[in-house]
Amino acid sequence: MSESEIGAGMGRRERNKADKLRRIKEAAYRLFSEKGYDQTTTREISAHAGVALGTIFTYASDKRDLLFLIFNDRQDELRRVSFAAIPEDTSLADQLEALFTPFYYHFAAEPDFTRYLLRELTFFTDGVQAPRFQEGRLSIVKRIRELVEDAVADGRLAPGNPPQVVAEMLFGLYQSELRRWLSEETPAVNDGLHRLRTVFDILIAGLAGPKGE
Amino acid sequence: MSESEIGAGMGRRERNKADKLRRIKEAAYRLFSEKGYDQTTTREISAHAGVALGTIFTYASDKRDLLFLIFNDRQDELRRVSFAAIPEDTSLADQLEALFTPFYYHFAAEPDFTRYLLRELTFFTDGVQAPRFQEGRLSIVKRIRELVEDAVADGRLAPGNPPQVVAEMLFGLYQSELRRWLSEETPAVNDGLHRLRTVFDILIAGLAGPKGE
DNA sequence: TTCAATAAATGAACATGTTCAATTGTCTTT
DNA sequence: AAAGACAATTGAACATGTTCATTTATTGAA
Repeated sequence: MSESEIGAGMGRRERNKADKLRRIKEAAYRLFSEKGYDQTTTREISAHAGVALGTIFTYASDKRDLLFLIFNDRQDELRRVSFAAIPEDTSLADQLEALFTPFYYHFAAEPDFTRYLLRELTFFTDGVQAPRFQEGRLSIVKRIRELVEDAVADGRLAPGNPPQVVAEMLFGLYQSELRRWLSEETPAVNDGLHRLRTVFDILIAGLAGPKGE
Repeated sequence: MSESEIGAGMGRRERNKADKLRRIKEAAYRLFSEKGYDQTTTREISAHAGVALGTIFTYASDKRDLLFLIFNDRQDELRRVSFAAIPEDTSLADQLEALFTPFYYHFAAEPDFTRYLLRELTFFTDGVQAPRFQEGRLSIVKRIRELVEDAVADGRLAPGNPPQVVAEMLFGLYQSELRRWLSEETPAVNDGLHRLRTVFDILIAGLAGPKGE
């Protein structure tokens, strides 16, 4: 009996758990994508996953938590790719655009799922999986702050503005743009990125325009 | 029988409806504020309002819609006050701060209710009351755009940036700040407004700093 | 291997949002 | 005033998320 399918050093109990979790995530993702979050019942998910209804709630604290469960799997890889895509020795706007590009591609591939994800997590969240999700958000803001600090350090940006606040502004604008973009029926990556770039350029240049002229 | 309590020219049918609606809104607001949105059941609301369970759903399309029903009542007045508070002949930042100040005071007075409101409406919304809510949002963005256009017209802002995009950026930053502010347990108006002002000042001045120096 | 201890899974029962066929109330017409 | 038409109200029935006492499976010790 091939014991190495999922994890080699696992006992039967752990292997069963890992397998059930995988089936639950697959079923939930497929149903959420096909029918929508609201239209999918936990009973359907349990049936497709081949587990009892109650079993769902030993892996997710509630239905909403299933969204995090699914997304958290991809989040690390997505962030790794995103961070790796940031070029050096270029403008902050270029760097930010590169940073967010993988996210736009990822979200454009599954707009429905992303809309449900954003809707359910936008404000206060609790649940087992939510903390990991928040970590992801924090680590993106942190990376942006580093980019801002670097840009200030070598003179591409003016000093004086608190880097943390600036990073949160940039992330806030990204979120706001993302929502607007996802309001379209089939969001096009290029449109979204172009508008995001515009917004970043405006923030960097400022509304007031050059003072010295 | 004092027929003039609510509306003079109303028949019995309309008066009954108006009275029931008022009772439902009062009960829902009180319970949402005291126990929280999730902890309040529609049965409780119907009991406190003195109507049957089903009657709730002839006035609101669903539970979420009750939030709009309550807020829409105040929205018009709040917006009127807010728009009236905008000073002329001053900086855009001053104007924006004045515009948003009434909102911060209003939200600070009922942070719990506001959190539920924001959570439930942040993304896609449907329901009977939702359109009126969206109108409110649009009219604020429109007013901001006018302020931006005025500022560009008399040289306080540089020309060239699309006013609609700029207005949406300012509103997006406001929303993002509002959420951050409401994440605190008891949000203080002054803290929130001060940080909002900082963010607006940074956008106006730009990250890059004066070009001419 | 057998058995006790522990973890995991189960699904009936419950809680609560929502629907809708039946009932009640109001208005208009004669 | 009576009757018919229409509007509003009602709450039992339903749908679905969630809980938890019970059952089943796995593990480690004897």
